[in-house]
Parts: sequence; C-alpha cells; structure tokens
Amino acid sequence: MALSIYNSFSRKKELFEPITAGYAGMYVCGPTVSGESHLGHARPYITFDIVNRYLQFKKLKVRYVRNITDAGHFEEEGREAEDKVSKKAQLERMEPMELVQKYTNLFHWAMKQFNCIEPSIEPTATGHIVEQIGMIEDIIAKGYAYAINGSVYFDVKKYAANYDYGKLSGRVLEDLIDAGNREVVTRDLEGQSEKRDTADFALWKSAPPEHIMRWKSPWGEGFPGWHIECSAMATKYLGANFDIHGGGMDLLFPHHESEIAQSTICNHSAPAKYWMHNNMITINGRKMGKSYNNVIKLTELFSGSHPLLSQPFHPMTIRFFILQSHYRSPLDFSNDALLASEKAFKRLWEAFEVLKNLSSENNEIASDKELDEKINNWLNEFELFMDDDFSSPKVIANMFELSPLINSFKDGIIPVKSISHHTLHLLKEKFKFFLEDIFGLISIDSNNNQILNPVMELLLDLRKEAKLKKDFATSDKIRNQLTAMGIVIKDEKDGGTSWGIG
RNA sequence: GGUCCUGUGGCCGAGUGGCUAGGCAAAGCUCUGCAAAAGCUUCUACAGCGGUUCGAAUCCGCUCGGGACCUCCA
Repeated sequence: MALSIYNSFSRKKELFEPITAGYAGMYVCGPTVSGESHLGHARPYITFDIVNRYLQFKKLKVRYVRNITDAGHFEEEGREAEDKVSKKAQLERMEPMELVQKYTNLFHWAMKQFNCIEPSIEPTATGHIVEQIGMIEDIIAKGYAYAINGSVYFDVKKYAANYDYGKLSGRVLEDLIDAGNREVVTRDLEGQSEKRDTADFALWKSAPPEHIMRWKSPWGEGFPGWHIECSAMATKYLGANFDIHGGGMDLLFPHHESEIAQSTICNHSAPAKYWMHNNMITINGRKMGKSYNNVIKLTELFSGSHPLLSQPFHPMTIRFFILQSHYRSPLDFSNDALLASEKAFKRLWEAFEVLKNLSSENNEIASDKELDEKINNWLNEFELFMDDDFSSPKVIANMFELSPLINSFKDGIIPVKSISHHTLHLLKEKFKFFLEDIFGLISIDSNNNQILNPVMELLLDLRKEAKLKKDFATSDKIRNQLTAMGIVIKDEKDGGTSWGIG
C-alpha cells in the first residue's frame, strides 16, 4: 500500500507522503510549442500520465499542472529568417500566436492519441507574464538579481554563497565558472558579456527590435527567461510547496536547479518535495533531440513516413513500448523494437479480450490450489510493483505470465474450475484495471465497423459451409484472399471463427 | 576538462547478493483437412580483470566501451 518514489533530490527511493493528507500537487514541465513533438517528448507525458492515474488510484485528489511554453526566442523551422523583421504585410508575417496555436493544437492531438488524461490546469507562459514580472521584482528586491541593458539576471554567485546551489544536479559552482572561462561552452550566448558571471541565468531578456515576441516590463520591452515561467506558474497553482515536480532528465540542469534557486529566494524553500525525472529515448544509443538531428516526429510514427520505419505505428504500440521499460532507464528506439512491442501488445490484448468472456459459475473451491495461489500472487504483485517507483515493466511481465493461462482456460487445456470463481473475478478485475485505468491502454482494433461486421459474418458462414462439404478450395480461397487484404482468420478450438485486422 | 549514469542471451528489456523476469525472433512438438491462432518445450546471458563473501549480474577497485549534463532541450 505504501508508494515509494525515487527522488532525484536525495538520489534515493523515498516513501511518498503527501504534504497535505489526501491531496497531491504535481507540476510537470510541458512542451515548448515552437515545433512538432517527437518520440522523445512522448515519454515524460506518458510517464507522468501513469503517475497521475496511480496517485488517483491511491485515493489522492491530484492537481496536475503541466505548462505550455509559448514564450521565448521563437522561430519556426523552414520560415525565412527575415520573417522576424516586421516589414512585411500583416498576413505575410509570422504571427507568433499563430505558430504557438498550431503546435499547441498538434500537441493536444498527440496527447489524445496516447490516451493521456488532460492535466487539471495547463497554464501558458504568455498568460502569466504579470506573475513572472512580479517574481522577478521580488528577487531583485531581495538582492539576488540585477538589471542591465533591459535584461535581468539571477546572481548565482551570491545565491551560492548563502544557499546550497547545485544540490539537485550535483553541480559545483566553481566547475561551472571554470567551464565558462575555459570556453568549453562553445555557444556564444546572446548577452553573455553583460552578465556579471557566466553562471548567472536570465530572468528577463530585453528584446531586440526584430524580435517577434515582446512584453512591456519595468526594464523595457522583452520576454521572460525560461526558468522563471515554471516557478511562477507552479507557485500560482500549487503554492510555495507542492509534492511532485517532474520532467525529463535533461531538465535537471540548469532548468530545475534554477527553479529551486528562484523559489528559494521568493518562497523561502525549494518548490517540490519529490523530484522525478524520466530518462531519455535514444536512437542508436544517442539521445533523440533536435540538435542531434535524429528525431522521429509523432506524426511520422503514426503514419510510418520516416526512412527508419517499415510501417505506421499505432499510438498504443508506442505507449506500450514506453511502459515496457522503467521510466528511469534509457530506452533505445528502433523499428525492430517497435515491431516487437506491437506484437507483444496485440497478444496481451487478445488474452485480455478472451479473459472477459471466461466464466466459472459458482466454483467456490479451486481444484488446483497451487495454480490458484500462483495467480493470486501474480495479481497482488501488480500493486506492489507499481508501489515500487512505478515498475510498469514488472507488472507487464506478470501479465504475460497470466496470458498463456487465460488462453488455456479458453481452449479447455486447463479447466476453468482449477481456480475459484473468486480468483477468476479478481483476475478479470485487476487485469482490466491495470491495463485500462492505470496504464491507460485502449484497444488497437478497429473491428467495430458497422458495415464490415455483417460482411465478415457472411464470408465466415460461407467458408464454414464449404469446409463442411470438404470444399477446401473454396474455404482456402476465402481465407487467402482475406489474408491478402490484411484480415486474419483464426479458427477457434470450439469450432467458431474470429477475425482481426493486421 | 568537470559532474553523473551505464555496459545483461540473435534483438529489446526487468533485475532487491542465494530460487527460470518478461517480450520479439528462431527451432521442435501438440492441435488443425492444410494453415493461422493458441498451448507446450528448447535457446540460461550478465564487457574484461582482480577483490570482499559460504555465495555476486547485483557490493568494492582497476581497465575498456557507450551515453547524459555542463548551451535551447522531454
């Protein structure tokens, strides 16, 4: 019953104890909507969807906040750089909110495909400029930030002198400064020279004349820094202290470290009690990311339109693929791995469908006590495994242990009476609950076609008649042609026939 | 250069010092008019070297390989 979560802050698994009994506040860093989401982005949102679902199962009232980063230094790929210079006619120019809207819509669509539950609040950075400016003013007033040339920077050196800077990421300030001085940091950051120290980060950036996104502020026209938006929105909707802060491992530094610094100054404490970070999706061992030029967009996955893909992949296949590994392990993408997941998921789902139709009247006593007990053990482990830092792969392994048994019950290889009706009931209940409600998986089948169903029934009837007359030429013709069309026929042990696409 | 992570069978992936994770692929068998599906069986691995221990994939050290972060990044 006790849920343990690996806390990146302590680098240990810790018992999850909500700050306020019965409630859980969770903030997850959402997408930057300046481009299309790729497979790597899918992981945190699916991971924290499971966390959200599981916390609710633990009888907690969850407030799940996931932001949309729609402010910053935006450019859309492919568009002319000069678009940014506002000398074109209104309709020809790139309207920032148009870009943001396009990718926000696409993101929401993808989340729906993945069957992710919507967050309780999905705040946008542009909708919280006032709060961000307020927080920056507070930090300046407390002496931990300075304004220069219309920009505001956080004074990391001063912060580090009084607080534990780098605790989350295990970083030492001196190393960062060294790195900066040694010019290991190759990228020439805009405004780097005006900072007092290379380790300082921007809270507010002055916007050059051609910059498309700009707001008025006490320091001139500009736009907010990346880190402050999360701090401002998290504080507004979850308070100074909340339970879980989540995101990808790559956000640990500097993003989350900076959030801690900002919140510590404004709210006198680090924002979250538990920090959760999912690992990266890799491709040929390398992190999938824009800068590596190795991304596979979600639209490409769903449609199969990428040179590395042999076919389209259903969103549920991808969800299952992600659940088959632990969220803190790196997960290597490949077409073969996805094909394997697709088959595995189909097999598991078919067993689940079979299970729904099993019944064992009022069989009070299991004739095979050992089997009955084994099944109960596997089922009990579902929750134990999830309690252990959301070990979804282990739950899935147990489901695969149960699948051959379910199929054997159906085919009569093992009599259903072997287990008590109580155990069967539990099996049905837990399988359904964990598969659908916790893992959020839904049927991949598209068999519910109003027109196709009766047609298939007719064809299967004709085939059955032919088989009875030993007219195998006809029965095989029906089967083979259907196979060629991508419809698979399965003859059941009881004489019936089922069919499926793919 | 610094900090951290990691190296598991053909492939993907769990692994809390002692008892077969699991999936995909492959092979054989059962069932079947033949298939498919399903069931059963086989394939027993932990980068290398050394150490701790009654016992190590799991702990420690070294070597080699891969990766992440230090810069926008899920």
